Amino acid sequence: MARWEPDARGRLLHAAVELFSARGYDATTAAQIAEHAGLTRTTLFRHFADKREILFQGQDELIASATEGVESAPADSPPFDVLRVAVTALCTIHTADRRETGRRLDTILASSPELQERAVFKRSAITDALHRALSARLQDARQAGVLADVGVRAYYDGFASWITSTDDGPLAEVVDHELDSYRSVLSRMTVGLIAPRR
Amino acid sequence: MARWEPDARGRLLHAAVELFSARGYDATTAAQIAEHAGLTRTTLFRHFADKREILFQGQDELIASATEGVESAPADSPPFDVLRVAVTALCTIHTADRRETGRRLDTILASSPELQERAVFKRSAITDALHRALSARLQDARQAGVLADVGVRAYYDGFASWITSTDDGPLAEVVDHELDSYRSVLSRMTVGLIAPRR
DNA sequence: ATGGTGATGGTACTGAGTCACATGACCAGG
DNA sequence: CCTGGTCATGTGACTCAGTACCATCACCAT
Repeated sequence: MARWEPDARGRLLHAAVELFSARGYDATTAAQIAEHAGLTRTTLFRHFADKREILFQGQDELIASATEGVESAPADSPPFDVLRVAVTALCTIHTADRRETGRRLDTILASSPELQERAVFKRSAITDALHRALSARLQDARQAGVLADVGVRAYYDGFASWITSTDDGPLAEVVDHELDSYRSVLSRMTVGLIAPRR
Repeated sequence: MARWEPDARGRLLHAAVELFSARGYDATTAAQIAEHAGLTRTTLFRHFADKREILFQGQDELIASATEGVESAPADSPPFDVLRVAVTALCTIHTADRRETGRRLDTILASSPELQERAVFKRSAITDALHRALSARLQDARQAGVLADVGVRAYYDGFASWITSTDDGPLAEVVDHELDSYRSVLSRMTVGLIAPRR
């Protein structure tokens, strides 16, 4: 199978998490990460476009998953259910062990503006993918936009509370409840909380 | 008044836009921008934290403006009207001449992923500020989140169509119509497009 | 004039990211 | 065996972003 030590990307991720946690993101050089993973600087940049990207590997799958989720929803599903299928699809990407990883990653991300910027960019990419897919399906760009925003917000809120909480249900369950909450917010919007136009 | 040539920041912005348009973002070095503005590299980085930030100067005012907008809305305003006040406040930041600048800026931003990342980060910062302010006022974090997303979406959609279109009404007007559209999307959400829970 | 203040210039440094080329591991076929 | 091909990795040199420290120079108040 593998010629040298296998899973270079995984080793680099592990090394990066270790070092970022210990010394901080800025104080850790690419060379140190590579060495800690038994590689060289050059090889690191052959695997990742930049230093931040080490922590965000696999995010592309989320984007693809969002699009596929929308397309896989039953033909007669009402818009919000299409969204639910897509967001649930996002949740299946993370296996159980990603939970502890998520916790450590979250701490690191919170420590560096540079990493937060990349995180926001990834979130935006997911939102855009969801927006495009929903827009194609619903033929209403604005409704698709609102749904995409709500879906991604439910996912991220759910993820945050999932890695925070102690009891360990699956991520999909937490996110599903989050979606219900947002669904009820949308319902209440028209029954009093929005006044008629001026 | 000014001791040397005035408005270093403005000159740097102008130089950056010129050079980015001509040679592209990546192919333009900080030294070239500085020289083109009659300054040195050192001074450039004294004014801006990094090369991208040159193009985003003044965005902080948008964030502040969003917060103030929410706080300045009449006490009895329903949620969506509070949002409208805040988003309208955003629009007053841009004077008329920002329109042509906006066009040129938009072209440049579209050409570089690095710049898009920063742009998304700024958008996110505005959304977060709006979210916090609305959340404090409405005492409902989720509703505040949905409104913040919708408001920012309306603002950015409106801005995009404002710089694209040929007839020149004020930005605030375009964005206001955009808000109306999103408001009607929200209304329709509960009258058929969302099916009862499973 | 004279000294203080604040914006600027000069220079040297670290580290990210790129590139061209060399090496070494493994696999196929002779 | 051993030989050639392929692919991940290593080496070294380079550019440029961003930082730090110190020098300089314009203006202003006294």
